[in-house]
Amino acid sequence: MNIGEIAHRAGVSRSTVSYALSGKRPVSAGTRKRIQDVIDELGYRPNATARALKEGRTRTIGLVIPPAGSRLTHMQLEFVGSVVDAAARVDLDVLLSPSGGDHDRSFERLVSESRVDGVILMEIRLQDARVGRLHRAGLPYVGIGHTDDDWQMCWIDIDYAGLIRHSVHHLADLGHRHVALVSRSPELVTAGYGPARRAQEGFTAAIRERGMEGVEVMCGDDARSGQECVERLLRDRAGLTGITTINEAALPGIQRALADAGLAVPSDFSVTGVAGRPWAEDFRPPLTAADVPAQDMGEKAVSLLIERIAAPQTPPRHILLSPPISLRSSTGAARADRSAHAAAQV
Amino acid sequence: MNIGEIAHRAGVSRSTVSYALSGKRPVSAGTRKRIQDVIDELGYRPNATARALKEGRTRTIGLVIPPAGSRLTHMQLEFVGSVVDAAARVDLDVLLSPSGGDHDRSFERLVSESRVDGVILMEIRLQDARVGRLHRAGLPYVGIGHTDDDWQMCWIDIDYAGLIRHSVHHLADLGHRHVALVSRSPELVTAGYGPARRAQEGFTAAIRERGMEGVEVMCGDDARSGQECVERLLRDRAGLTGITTINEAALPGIQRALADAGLAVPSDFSVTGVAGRPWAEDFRPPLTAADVPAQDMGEKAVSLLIERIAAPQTPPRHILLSPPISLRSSTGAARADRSAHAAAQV
DNA sequence: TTGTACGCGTTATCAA
DNA sequence: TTGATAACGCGTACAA
Repeated sequence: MNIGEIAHRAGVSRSTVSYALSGKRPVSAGTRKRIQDVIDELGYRPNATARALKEGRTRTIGLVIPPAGSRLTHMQLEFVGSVVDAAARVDLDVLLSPSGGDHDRSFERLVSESRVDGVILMEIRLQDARVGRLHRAGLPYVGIGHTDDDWQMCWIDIDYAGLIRHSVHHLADLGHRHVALVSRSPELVTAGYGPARRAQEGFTAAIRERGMEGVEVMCGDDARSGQECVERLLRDRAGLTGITTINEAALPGIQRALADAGLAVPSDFSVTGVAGRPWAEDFRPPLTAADVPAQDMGEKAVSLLIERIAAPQTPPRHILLSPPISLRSSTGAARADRSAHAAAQV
Repeated sequence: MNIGEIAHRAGVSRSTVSYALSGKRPVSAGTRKRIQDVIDELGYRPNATARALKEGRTRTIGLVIPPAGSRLTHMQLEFVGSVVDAAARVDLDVLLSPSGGDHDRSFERLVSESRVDGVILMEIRLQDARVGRLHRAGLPYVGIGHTDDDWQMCWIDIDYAGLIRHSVHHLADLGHRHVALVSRSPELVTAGYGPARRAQEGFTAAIRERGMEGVEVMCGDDARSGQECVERLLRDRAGLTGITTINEAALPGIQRALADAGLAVPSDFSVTGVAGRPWAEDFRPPLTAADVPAQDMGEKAVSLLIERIAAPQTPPRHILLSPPISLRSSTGAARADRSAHAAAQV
């Protein structure tokens, strides 16, 4: 079913059908009705491919996600969902590309075959070849996270440094003197994953500012790793009384390790950090944390990208989100004798 | 950058460039090299849109996911990931459409504008208008789950009825006489969500076969709902000693409710069901459950769809997966005096 | 072995 | 108010 067929049946030319649909030039009421009747009867819809070829745009955006091999965190998934929803709201389709590296075939298709009008790039690393690739291709893009150097690029990120710094200050105010930062997986951290690095910066800054003792550990993005990680921390660090983390997927494990050690939160031990709201609320007791606004980020990323597609030459905008820290119940005054108490439990 | 530009710079005709790329007719070594050099220099890749228009196929498949408003379960997300990965492996792109209903604009675009060569439809309900829509559009599709009248369509599903029936028999063998089925959310169940309905069938069948007492409850797809749901069950059903569930997202809540009630698993209370492996393994103690092979399903769905696209007229195939039940540690002999024991704890 | 010419479905432009 | 025609970029039958 194509526009020629419609034109034929309505007894008009193809251009008239096209104009009746687009309204870009007046069509007499009678003609329009005849055309509309045929269209309704046959259920005609213009072919997206032909239209894309003619218009030079696909009405599709690309979303580059980490390959599924490394399981996505809840927050990332929520982000994907919100991007797809936000795009659907403005009649844009979303093409998914699972690619971490630069030489990924699916990524290459995206950038060099004009399959999409723009790209949202997730999980950007501090040095990220994909950014250069997109830049050279002249394809509009928006990064979730940002590279080290680039003020050239348009991005949206969370102020992990500020939030973690803030959370450590919060612990310090409660009398904690020895705290740990539970970061993301070794793979990500060594790959130069921005949030991990910036969380680190914020952590060391706060530790220095308050003259505290601090330890940073990397931790896989899953409950098991979280558990092992905290077990190790508790064993090695007798004076430790608090944890701040950006690893939401590890939270259930952190919880279990503390419970197994007989430590009550927050009376014996405090936990805080940056996490998606569902994770924070599922913690027991509910986690005092900065709620990652994944929904919001998805929407903002889409509108930023649309802006960029419309005006590729305008100076890039950056959005650094600093969500408020929701004071729930997982932090409390430090307990000097954490280890003694725990030992007594056993 | 188009094929004409390449041809021009290489001093040949456009068709020669095209043939040099496709290999569909011999091109002399010298010419080929000249062409290749230009292509390499300019980084040329054929425009996907033009190619799609000419070839009549887009090399893209559509994946219809539930709208993000209702958060996706872990298993669904794993499925999305595996579909995208499997598709990428055979150089297919995946277009995401978040749509539950029939009149969704994004869904309509997918089926009526020829944006995709085929569709994978997630979370099918027993009566699902989308299936009819796809059928009428003549677009190849594969369902994850199946409708009531399922002969016409191609689908992959998990044998929830059989697995739940099996799990109840397992509990019966351990001496349980009074068990509950924790199903999915009221919304899904009333919408006629297949897995929920079939789990119900399997449950009632087994209950009848073993002359047990059984209760079915619907439960939201999140930890909180799971907790409330089990709290209610424990309060209302003094004799209850076991739960089987298809609601993996509720597992953490089930766990907490049991812990709060002072019930140890499996000595005081047994839990089993169907769940994604990560959920089962994160349960404490690890859950005896049928491991939903989400990865496998994604791959199978993609290859089934490819098959269908290649030969749309062949009789539809159905794949009913019945993953083995992994015996872990969450089920044990029934304890006659569950309520007495729990009371003693308090 | 290479070049010419056409068509895919739509829309802008020009002509009537 | 409408119709005819060209063009988007590619693939391929056909001619040379």
